[in-house]
Amino acid sequence: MSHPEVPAARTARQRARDQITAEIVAAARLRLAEQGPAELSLRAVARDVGMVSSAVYRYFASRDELLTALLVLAYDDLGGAAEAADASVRARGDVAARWKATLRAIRRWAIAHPSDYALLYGSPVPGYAAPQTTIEPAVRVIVVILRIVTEGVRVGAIEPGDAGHLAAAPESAIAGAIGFVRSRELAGDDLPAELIVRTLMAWTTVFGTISFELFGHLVGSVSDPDAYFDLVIERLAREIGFR
Amino acid sequence: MSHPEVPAARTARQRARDQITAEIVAAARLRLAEQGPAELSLRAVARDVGMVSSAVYRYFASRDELLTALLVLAYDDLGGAAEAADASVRARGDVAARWKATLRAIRRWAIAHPSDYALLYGSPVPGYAAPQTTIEPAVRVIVVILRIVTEGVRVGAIEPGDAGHLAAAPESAIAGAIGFVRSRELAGDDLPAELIVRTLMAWTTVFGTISFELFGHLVGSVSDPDAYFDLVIERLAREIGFR
DNA sequence: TCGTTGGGAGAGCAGTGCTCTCGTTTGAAG
DNA sequence: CTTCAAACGAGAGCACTGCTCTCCCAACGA
Repeated sequence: MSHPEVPAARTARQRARDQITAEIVAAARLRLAEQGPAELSLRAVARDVGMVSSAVYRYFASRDELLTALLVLAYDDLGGAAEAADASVRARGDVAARWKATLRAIRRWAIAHPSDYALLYGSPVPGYAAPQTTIEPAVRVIVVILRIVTEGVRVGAIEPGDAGHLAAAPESAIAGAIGFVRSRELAGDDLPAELIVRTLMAWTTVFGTISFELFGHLVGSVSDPDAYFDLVIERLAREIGFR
Repeated sequence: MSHPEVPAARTARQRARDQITAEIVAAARLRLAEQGPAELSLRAVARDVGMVSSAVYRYFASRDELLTALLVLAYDDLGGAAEAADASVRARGDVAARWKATLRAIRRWAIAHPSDYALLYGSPVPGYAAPQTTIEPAVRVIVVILRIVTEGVRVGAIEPGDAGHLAAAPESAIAGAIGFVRSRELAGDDLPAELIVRTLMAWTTVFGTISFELFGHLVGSVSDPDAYFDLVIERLAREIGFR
């Protein structure tokens, strides 16, 4: 009966370590919510969890590593919010509604978590390169958007060919600018290059609009940010080819 | 003959003060070029100009005030670059060429001065509100863009009405989202609201594209950033109505 | 039971923004 | 020309930061 029995999973020490790691991350997340990424102090979060600063270094090799953990968490949170918004209206079968709901959810998340948004999409800390492990959660949100467009084409909600006066560029011209490997991998083979470009541009515009709003570059020019954002995503939908 | 004589302008002390102020700003600018705004250390720039840190406080009340000075300088630099690019092709009378040259110059400036760009358009420092004196140099670049569009309408290079399938939205809908006072003030009365929105969106997309490129969010998706940027501004021109 | 390992605590280093005091220099008014 | 206040540079000091190193104890495996 001395079977070690895997069920207890990892050893007690390991479990304690995981729990304390989670505590530190949670405390850091709290601090990040009311300060900026640059102001996040490892010593302060150490105090919050009742440890001395040097003890935290048993769990995170540096402040940047702690920031990376928060980065992944934030990407996942945003990706989850986008996916949830998409899923909530998917049943209605209205692809345009999915487009609007998802983009609105992204903006809502950004407004609700400005520090996290700045961490993800603001100026990067010089000398800090996000490790490979962050790119997978990072692409979740754009994948949601690409999937909606792909679905739109599939069910005929998007007319890729005649989206207005914008003649579809020849594949060769686009191939010169877009990295097909990655794009295909994310978007799937059934999305024409033309639509990949349009979606990428639309996502860029959405990001720019949210950033301008959050970083205060629209004050004075835009009186009603909600209405303006709706106006923007409506136009983006038309430019992509939503009918 | 004891006329104080204004020509010597300010007193010697004042002139020395101005010169030292300029020295400090120049040193800070140098440091900012190879570090980020968050890393800019007032003590370090004090050492660079051969002063002790407390002496710098005679010239700038805080580190943020020094950053504000750099902010204004950077805005002016960018605005000047945009105006110069516009002026360099204005003689040709080709409004579309002015559009492309100006936006390309903006991107070139951003790539050449990434830290300045991050200072202007990256995540703002929490708790730091840019004072009123910064908004005037800040609008220079968008004014250049708006002026090109206005010119385009005037000479008939832009067809505002039928810019593709995008039916011009009713003024009322746009008026709900855009702050007309400021927009009119910047754009002039002769630019229809529809075009103001399109230009604002285009500028947002340009900003988003440059930010994505500079902040590393396009790696993997875009293989040739130069070609991609050209592709983007070409499409934006068409969406605005350039023929 | 013994020896290894993990992890907490503390001191310490080098750096930061910012304040205060203390002389000295400067410039203008009497 | 003298006087006196304002301007200014230097230094010490405070509270804070990220990070390292050492010490020491508790938990764990053999």
